[in-house]
Amino acid sequence: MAFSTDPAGSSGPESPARLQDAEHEANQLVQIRLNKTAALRARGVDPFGRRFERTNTARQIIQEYPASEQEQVKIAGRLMSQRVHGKASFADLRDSSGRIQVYARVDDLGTDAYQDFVDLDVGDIVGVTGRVFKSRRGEITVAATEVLLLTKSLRPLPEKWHGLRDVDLRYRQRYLDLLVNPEVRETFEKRSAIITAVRAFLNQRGFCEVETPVLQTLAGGGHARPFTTHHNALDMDLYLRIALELFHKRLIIGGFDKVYEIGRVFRNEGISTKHNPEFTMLELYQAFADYTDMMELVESMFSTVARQVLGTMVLNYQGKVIDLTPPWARMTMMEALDKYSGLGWDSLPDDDTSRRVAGSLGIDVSDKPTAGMVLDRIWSDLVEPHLVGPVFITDYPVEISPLAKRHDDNPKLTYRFEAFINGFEACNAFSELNDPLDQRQRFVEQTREKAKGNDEAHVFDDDYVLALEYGMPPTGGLGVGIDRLVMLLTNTASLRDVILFPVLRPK
RNA sequence: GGGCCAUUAGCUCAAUGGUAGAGCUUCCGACUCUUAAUCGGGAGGUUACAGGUUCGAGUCCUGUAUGGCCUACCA
Repeated sequence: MAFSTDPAGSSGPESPARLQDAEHEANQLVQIRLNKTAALRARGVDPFGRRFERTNTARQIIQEYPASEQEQVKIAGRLMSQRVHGKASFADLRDSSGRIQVYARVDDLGTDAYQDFVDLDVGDIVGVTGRVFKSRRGEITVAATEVLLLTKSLRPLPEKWHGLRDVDLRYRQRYLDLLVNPEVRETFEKRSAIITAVRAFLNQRGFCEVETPVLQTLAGGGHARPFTTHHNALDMDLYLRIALELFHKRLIIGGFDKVYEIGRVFRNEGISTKHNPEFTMLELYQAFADYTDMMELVESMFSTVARQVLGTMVLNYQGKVIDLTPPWARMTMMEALDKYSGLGWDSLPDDDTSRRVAGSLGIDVSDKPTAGMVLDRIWSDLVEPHLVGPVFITDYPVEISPLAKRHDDNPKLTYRFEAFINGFEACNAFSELNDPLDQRQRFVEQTREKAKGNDEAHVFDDDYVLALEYGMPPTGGLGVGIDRLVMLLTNTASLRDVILFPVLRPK
């Protein structure tokens, strides 16, 4: 094997002595590789090489066969396994496109280069020059004429056919998870494709992608506890955003017709298979539209993205078949409540009555002081589990929708909907409240809620009301949890399967 | 926050309260078409951590750490 020469000689920054510190010293497997690395340096070979110009990826070569037969190729990737047969060897090379077999013979490489090839370790990153052929067993293979070590790997990879199972290690060392569990890579490639498809869909509809502040003096636009941080120069506390909403509507006031943002939001709450403290939210706002336009947009966007990424609008999610083909079913919140719990709007007129009614249904509401919170509990216990196929639930009560426009026919309700898929909320949308007087009053009510013990009630945002006073056109707005959309489209049960580096306690 | 479970070699996993084992990896040797290559021979352990019970603890008890599942929270 021809190695690139090391211009720095053997006095590189990571001399064996330095790497032997700490727990390196204890591990025999690492020590052997450190010794090999030192031996390479002693021969003037750089174990951490330079750029390598590839002509093909593994997948290209295999897809183009038999046209690629006998073709000279240069490929690069990580050595994933080695089968040494005396004076001839096979190895598997993995690059981002897939896996391809490499064949090395002493006759082709010469004695020294062949020995260097045999001395490689699983995990090493190499560049291979060779000729494409099909082995006797029928596998498309590159017969190496030159092998260049590009990066020496000092640690053994996880076991080759069980992969990495320990979930703790999978999240803490996601790079290993990605290397040895191919389906994990596929999930994250799909995530990227989904987000690309969402952007393309919105751009095509004339939406303008915007960026709004992550650091905010008030964490508004949602019901959640924020993370707090501090700005030193201004000597003031700032909050990480919990939603995108209020800044987007300021943009609509400023004359934008259609805006969207796909951004990280932060909520200082529990961690579970459906919750991560930071997650990705899509929000969009469209002037001169209302929530019915948002319904059409959601149906169209979800089904289009599914068709583009998966090739079908019919999903199989955790054993359930879910058909995203528009139009989706529609039901008011009261219709759904009546259908699945037998309760009507009149059953929950005030805080005390609501708590009594819930108690009689056997639902624990000891920590639910208000009628709105009781309704939510009944809703998630009795109704949500039934909402499997995509369904728009409309007309939410005004108390729990402080930024949504009031219903013309019933001032207790709003022009709001959530889409439910497989029992959980896939999006939240409404005709935006653009009456600054009503908005001010809603904030006042939220402040009262807060006083009653709901520490996730909205904060009063005077500056936002000021903006509304200049006039916001009638507007439809929508929020979508991107991570949950990805879960749905990749058939994964845990949010941690769609977030590359989920929050973990330090070990 | 509560309950249950898990933690043993680099990785995947075994081990009635009685000498800590296997496969993969790794090392040495053989082998010029293998693909979980094969064959022979080695090395590799503070059984997560700290205590306790016991003649004797990977195993039983207590606590701690990390993770998983359920539950709660997240309207």
